[in-house]
Amino acid sequence: MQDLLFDFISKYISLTEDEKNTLISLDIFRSEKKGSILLKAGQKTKNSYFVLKGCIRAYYILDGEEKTTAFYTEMEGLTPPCVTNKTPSEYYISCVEDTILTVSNTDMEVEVNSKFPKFEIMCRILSEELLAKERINFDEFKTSSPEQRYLNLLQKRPDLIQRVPQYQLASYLGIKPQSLSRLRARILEKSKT
Amino acid sequence: MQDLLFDFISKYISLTEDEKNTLISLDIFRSEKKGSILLKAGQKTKNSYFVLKGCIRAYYILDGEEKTTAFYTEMEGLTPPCVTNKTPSEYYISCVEDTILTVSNTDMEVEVNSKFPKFEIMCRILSEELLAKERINFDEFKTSSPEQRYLNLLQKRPDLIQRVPQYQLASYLGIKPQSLSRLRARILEKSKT
DNA sequence: TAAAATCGTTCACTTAAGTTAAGAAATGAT
DNA sequence: ATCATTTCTTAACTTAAGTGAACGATTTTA
Repeated sequence: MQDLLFDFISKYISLTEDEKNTLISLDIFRSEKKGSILLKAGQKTKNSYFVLKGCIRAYYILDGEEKTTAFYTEMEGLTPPCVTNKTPSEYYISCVEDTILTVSNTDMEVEVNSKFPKFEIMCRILSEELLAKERINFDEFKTSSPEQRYLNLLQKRPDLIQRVPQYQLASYLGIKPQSLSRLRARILEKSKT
Repeated sequence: MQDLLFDFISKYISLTEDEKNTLISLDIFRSEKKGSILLKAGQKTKNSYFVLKGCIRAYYILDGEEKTTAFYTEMEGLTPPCVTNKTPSEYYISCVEDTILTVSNTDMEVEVNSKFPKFEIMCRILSEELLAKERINFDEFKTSSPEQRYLNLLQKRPDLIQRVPQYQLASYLGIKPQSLSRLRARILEKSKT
């Protein structure tokens, strides 16, 4: 399991055995059951999450309704805005499936960064990459209709449509579950003719 | 004008006179006329932009239609995804107003980062902050209707509504110009009664 | 295993955004 | 100052999403 993390890191920097051991000694690996909640709205946390196996989601509860805004699957990581902003979290994070992940906190990262400056570089590159991706995603979302967004998702993350409940997908696409049902029926109808 | 940049940087790290002079010697300050295009779709670039005065926008041309997805005003910076991904740009960047900005490129940044490691740290913090902001923005966009988005914009960036043409705002809100007009009329109507 | 809760789909109806077109208002150019 | 272009608004019509409700199907839990 740890190797999954090291393989990921090796795309950015190379680690000595010594450095690997330092990471392992931090005891960041966790195993979580489907449905377990990692973070609640209103809570403060310094934790970042990195999914090794499984799927977690971020969701708001607005007017009593769950609004899912993001999914993180294998080799995807998340530092909630509340960590960066030092504010209480606006949203919940929970496990869509049984999930194995790393949970690290800001203090650890500060420590590791000062011990191994190349970590700092990896973090910079990673967040630049994530920012670029996030912007492209946002742009695609803005410039397309719900139907196009769904078809786009079908292309880009077909696994999500299988492993995630429809009502969570719906808000991820910015619509209601009923609209997603209808939209899917519409697409099916089109593809018949 | 340079002081605007240094004031901004001073929020993250403190610079010696020596370091400031190194930055100035890079000759990154530019003055651009309203309407001038900084980047075209299809072009490759290593340039990042930081607005000191004025406003620039990013827009796609899809099916012959302009789709504006972002505005950057005073003290906001942009590294286009094409720089991070080393791919041709998907979008255009142009000046909404006469604009004074800095234009830096990846090579400069690499050089400065290796000369002054604290720059690396600033870049990491900056992109983490921007990523957190971008995610919150995206979440708000997903979880609200066009009307709510407009009202939200009115709260958060009232200046934009003044300084930017409606048709650009419309696609920024994910709708057509006609819909924005109608939506504004609807809001005005409501506030009367 | 039975009852309860959750989830997905369908339907009828309402509301709002997309589309097409026309004209007024503002802006820019000669 | 006038003409041309661009931008904004309005309107009628079409299309799609929101809403509320009902009904199986699936999953959970007692």
